[in-house]
Amino acid sequence: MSSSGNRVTLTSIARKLGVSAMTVSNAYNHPDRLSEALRERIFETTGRLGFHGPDPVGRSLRRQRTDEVGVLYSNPLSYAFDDPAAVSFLGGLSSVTEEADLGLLLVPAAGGGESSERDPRAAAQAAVDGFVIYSMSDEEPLLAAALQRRLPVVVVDQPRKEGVPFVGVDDEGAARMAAEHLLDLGHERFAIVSFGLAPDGREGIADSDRQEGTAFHVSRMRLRGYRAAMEEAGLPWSEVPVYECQGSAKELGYWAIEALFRSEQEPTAILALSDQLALGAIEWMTEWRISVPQDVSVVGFDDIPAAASADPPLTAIHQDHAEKGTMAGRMLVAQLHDEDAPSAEPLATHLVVRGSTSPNRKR
Amino acid sequence: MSSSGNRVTLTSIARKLGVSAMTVSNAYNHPDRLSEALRERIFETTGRLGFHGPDPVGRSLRRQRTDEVGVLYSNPLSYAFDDPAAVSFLGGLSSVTEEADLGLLLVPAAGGGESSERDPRAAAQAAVDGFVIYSMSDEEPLLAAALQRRLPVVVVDQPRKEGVPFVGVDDEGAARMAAEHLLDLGHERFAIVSFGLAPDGREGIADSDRQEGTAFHVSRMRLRGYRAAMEEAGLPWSEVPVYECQGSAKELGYWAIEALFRSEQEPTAILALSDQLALGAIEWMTEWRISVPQDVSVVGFDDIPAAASADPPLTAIHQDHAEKGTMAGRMLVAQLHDEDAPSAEPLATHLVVRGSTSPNRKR
DNA sequence: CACATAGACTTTAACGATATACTTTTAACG
DNA sequence: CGTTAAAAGTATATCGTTAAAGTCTATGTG
Repeated sequence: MSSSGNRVTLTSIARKLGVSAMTVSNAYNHPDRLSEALRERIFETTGRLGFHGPDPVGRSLRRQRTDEVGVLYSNPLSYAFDDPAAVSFLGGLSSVTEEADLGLLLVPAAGGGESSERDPRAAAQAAVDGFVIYSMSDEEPLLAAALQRRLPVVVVDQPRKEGVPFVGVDDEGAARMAAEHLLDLGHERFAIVSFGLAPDGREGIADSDRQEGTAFHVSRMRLRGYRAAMEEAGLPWSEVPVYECQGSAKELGYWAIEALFRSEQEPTAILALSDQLALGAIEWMTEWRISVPQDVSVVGFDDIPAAASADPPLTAIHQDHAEKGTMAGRMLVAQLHDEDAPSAEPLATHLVVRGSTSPNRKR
Repeated sequence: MSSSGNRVTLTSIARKLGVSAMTVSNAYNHPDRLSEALRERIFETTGRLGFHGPDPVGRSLRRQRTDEVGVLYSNPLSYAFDDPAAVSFLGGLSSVTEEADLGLLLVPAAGGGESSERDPRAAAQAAVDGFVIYSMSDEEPLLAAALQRRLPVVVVDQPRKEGVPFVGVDDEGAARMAAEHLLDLGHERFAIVSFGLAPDGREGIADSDRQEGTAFHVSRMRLRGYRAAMEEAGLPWSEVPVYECQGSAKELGYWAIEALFRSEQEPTAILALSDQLALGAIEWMTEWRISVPQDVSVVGFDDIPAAASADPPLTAIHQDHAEKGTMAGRMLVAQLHDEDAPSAEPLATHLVVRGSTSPNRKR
């Protein structure tokens, strides 16, 4: 029925109408460069032939930009949607990119299997104008691959690299606040629930070499913050068990606290590196009739939406993940537009005291 | 310092080495087509010159595929991250696309302002191999634009279009179950909390013309399901207020229920088109000392994670949003690979009875 | 030795679009 | 009437890659 089996392109439209391809292109991109009459004639034809605008790929090649930004995540992509902090972050980021008419490409880096090694080629294959790198290990090859492309980049949370625009908080100071809150309440026996410190999948108590040796800047800083507060209060850090989980999911906190209660002297105060871990911990204790906060106080980190509505409501360090996203988005967009980037101050955090902490009764 | 100001490309590498561009390309894509020695020599040079693999855009143009799939959403993109159902859906979808090594492009369709009109050009500009269309109005121009590109497509939830692969549930049947549950408990005075039925921003009681005239298939079907159950029980549908909110956020349910209680005869049972609306409704009633479920029973729709942990836990129609995502992903990937698509049966739903419903005491 | 075969490259020709510079026509002005 | 300028198009030259088909050696076979 229809003409040839060929694809409909700008050029084929142009030929059919006896005008130059450039004119058809202008009909879409520079309406003022051709007469209204011809423009309508062109659209009449494109409509009839089922041409729906210049091919985005051809355009990107010629224009040398794609109007897309890539998001790189240290875990399988789908995990991001299980992590409330990441979801808030992406929400903030997407509001800015959408405003700027940029697509947001979630870069797949499956690396084939379940394992934690992300395929660095993913960063090379992504057709984007810039990257937002969300919370990666200092040594992640995927990160190196992304940086090598010399595209505009913003790193969020970690790692901190000299000269690379960064958005994040003062993790050390925030952690310190959390610990000081518990110290002020008179607590003396602590336990820490941390996420993974290395991609080796190890779980359990992490000694201080492992704590300091971790390639995750955020974890390192938070642990340092806890430690500083305790040492200042005269408590020996070496006696504080740091239980390392493989990830940040709620169940991991659940199992971590079980392990801690089984093997260590029971703590009266727990510092978790994320709210999810804290909530999992509380869940386990609730099941075992250990009362929070009467018997044990718990402080989380993040202040995700579920923290406020938990039972008991979780005391936590608050950070604004959505704002982190908008900030990262603005910094990236500014680079893409060659504008001055917004300032790169650490974002504010504060402690939100709720029902999961109370004075130590066991002293 | 470095050679010329030119960009480093396959061709420039090839020239520098005195081989053909094709050979350099093969070094990346078909290692078996050149000698190991030359391949290493090439990588040595690319490393030195900072070439990080073939340009994705050039490759996409030549290969006629991008290895990206686009997600189209009826609202501003960033709203998706506030909607737990959408988040679960995207999680499921991304797990499949990542597995298939496809990027997930969140297509921006801001259309300039806050208004609900999405810019149809967004669908034309997206460099993708296929689209997942998530819950759109029957008449959305953005949808039409996407379909016109004749790319593989899967529609999720709505609209149902002849010949377009579809993933969704039996909304009418599910809604009917929800209503029947309340009828079985002896309830006779109902109110419905619905999301928007038209993009005109109207809020308040929607008459049955408006209910049937809505361009949102899902809403239409759910309302029909409620109606069918009531009429079967001999209750006149015309007396059931259907309160329409502009969206699905929790606060909207909060205000809707306030309006309903202020202006209508007080219901003993509330059917909400989403859990979020239901939870907002409960929040308002709790504040006003109206006890759920003693005074008023509430049934939600979706069974989002927060439903189970709400106070009281929400009785709701359960649908598996993550599975919807994986199903949509699989159907799209199958099309892209020219395989047979998995079956397109409606996904299962069921009623989860929790604490927000109880027998009617006011009769 | 003639002849097939495999291995290692190269040549050619698109893929679809658009920036830039150029030509032609028409209108306008002093 | 001659000059200028705007309006409406066109021609050319890439943007960076890769499929497909071709060339040229070496090696082995009957």
